[in-house]
Amino acid sequence: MPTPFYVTTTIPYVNGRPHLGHALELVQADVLARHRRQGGDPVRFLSGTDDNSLKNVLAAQAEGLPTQQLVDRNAAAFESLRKPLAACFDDFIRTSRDSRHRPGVERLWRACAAAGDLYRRHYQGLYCVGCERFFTEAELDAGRCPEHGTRPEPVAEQNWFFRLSRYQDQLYHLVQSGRLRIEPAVRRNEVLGFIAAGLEDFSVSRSQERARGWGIPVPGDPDQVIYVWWDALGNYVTALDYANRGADYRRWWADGSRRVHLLGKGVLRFHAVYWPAMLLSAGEPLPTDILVHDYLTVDGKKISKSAGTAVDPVDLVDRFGTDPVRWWLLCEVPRVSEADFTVERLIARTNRDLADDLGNLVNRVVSMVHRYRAGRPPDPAPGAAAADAERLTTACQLVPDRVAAALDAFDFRTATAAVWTVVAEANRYVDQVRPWQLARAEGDARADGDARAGDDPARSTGDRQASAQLDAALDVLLRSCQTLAEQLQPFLPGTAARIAAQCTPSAGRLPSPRPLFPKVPGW
RNA sequence: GGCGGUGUAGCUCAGAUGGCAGAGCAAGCGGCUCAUAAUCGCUGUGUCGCCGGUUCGAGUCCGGCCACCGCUACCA
Repeated sequence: MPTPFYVTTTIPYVNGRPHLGHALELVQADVLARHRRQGGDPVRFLSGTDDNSLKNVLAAQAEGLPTQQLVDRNAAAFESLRKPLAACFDDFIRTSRDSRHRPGVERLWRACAAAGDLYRRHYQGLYCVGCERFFTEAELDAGRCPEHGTRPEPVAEQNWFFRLSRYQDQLYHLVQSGRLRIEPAVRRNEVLGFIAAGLEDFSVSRSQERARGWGIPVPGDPDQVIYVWWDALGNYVTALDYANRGADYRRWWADGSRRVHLLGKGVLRFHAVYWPAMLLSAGEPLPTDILVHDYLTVDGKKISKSAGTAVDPVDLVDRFGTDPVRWWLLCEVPRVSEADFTVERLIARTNRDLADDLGNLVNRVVSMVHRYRAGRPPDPAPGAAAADAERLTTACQLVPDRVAAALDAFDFRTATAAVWTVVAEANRYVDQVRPWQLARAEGDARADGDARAGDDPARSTGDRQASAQLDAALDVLLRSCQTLAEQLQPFLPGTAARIAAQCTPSAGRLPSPRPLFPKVPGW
């Protein structure tokens, strides 16, 4: 039975250009989307940008640009990741530009207000203008901002607060019971710990002044701007026309069966606590799955634009190709704990896996079909099992389930490794059956047979046997490559298509073998 | 400080319910020649962070210690 599958990435704030970390999340979501789609489920994949963040305003100021202009420029860079990463998102929402967004956020606000969960409260704290944030006494260094060394000024204002405390027990049980699933378990435990420590109401608006006039005004209170997190989290439903509770909203959210959010560990609390509470308040269904990834480091250092350690994914793709970058992100990033990216590792991974193992496998199989069968895929007699092919055929049979199980556990590494069992078994199988020897036996016998016109029944029996064995072996190998094309589709869509093309005869013959991946020269 | 996690072969990491230490990569040796100098096989004397305990038996359970990391309320 098809289950509507809705998957989202977070919407990054666009104060700069996208880096490899953004690519990771996009690619992970993309794999889940493609996998579900391949399984026949209806899929909706959403990405987007958070335009309303104060950081964007500050970045624009720093560049001397109008905020909207900077936001437009940077958001375009994020949206254009689609092609280089082969990310198949169906929709891309921009919180400052999308006409569906603001009315949806307002509706969400009003729904929570109607539930009695929004109230005004006087708030005061020590605010650092440089950081654009409040500090507690404990966080300060001798009363000074640790970042700027300045004394934060006391700011007092009337803000809107959300009654988060009211949902503490409900949230705890939802997470504990798994009805709100959080993967991996470490993150789930963190959330439980956080909730159990006690939830306090949090501020969901700020003054126009502090927001620099950027963002969505509070309905009915134009002096206040909706807290950017409220605004940003709303994107997951506003993009579905929650404003009108339209058809998309009903299909993918209200009546959908899987609502999956991907996010980095840094924003877990907002997604696993605030967001579900907002939805509970508004009387809407919660997400079903919250899948949390860790961060990447580059050359052993945190990704940081200011430190110049941000890697531009588009650059990487230009140099090495879409699928090598995807492959690295998928099979070298563990579920828990950070992964360190280096160009050397990308190259090593590409050469070893994609060129040597996979590319060469397809190449040698297609080449053999050409060399021994003039490019015509053999059509072995039914029931003529290929000798010693059991391990390979078993591997082929098991992959789909293994991939599905791994992806369900949000474990891309195990999923890619599962696919690779076929590659390994196929390469092993070639060496085991030695098609070149079968071809020689066949050729010798045939030559003899031609000369003697079948005088020797024993030789012609050998001929037929070698011939049938070769047919069967090539057939098994070709089918294995086709299995690979199918199973790799969610991970390496471009490569999968090229493998399929290499293994699909036209006018009865396979196309000439062409290497899938050039080997990247090391340095 | 509190809660949680990690520490296993040169590197990256697997190792439900305790039962003779594993995989991949790298390295060395050997084989094959269909293939992108690719591929296949063989080769690991590792204090399983340290110290103690439970057990016939512990990487696996318990206690303590060390190191690193995550979370600890508005850092989009």
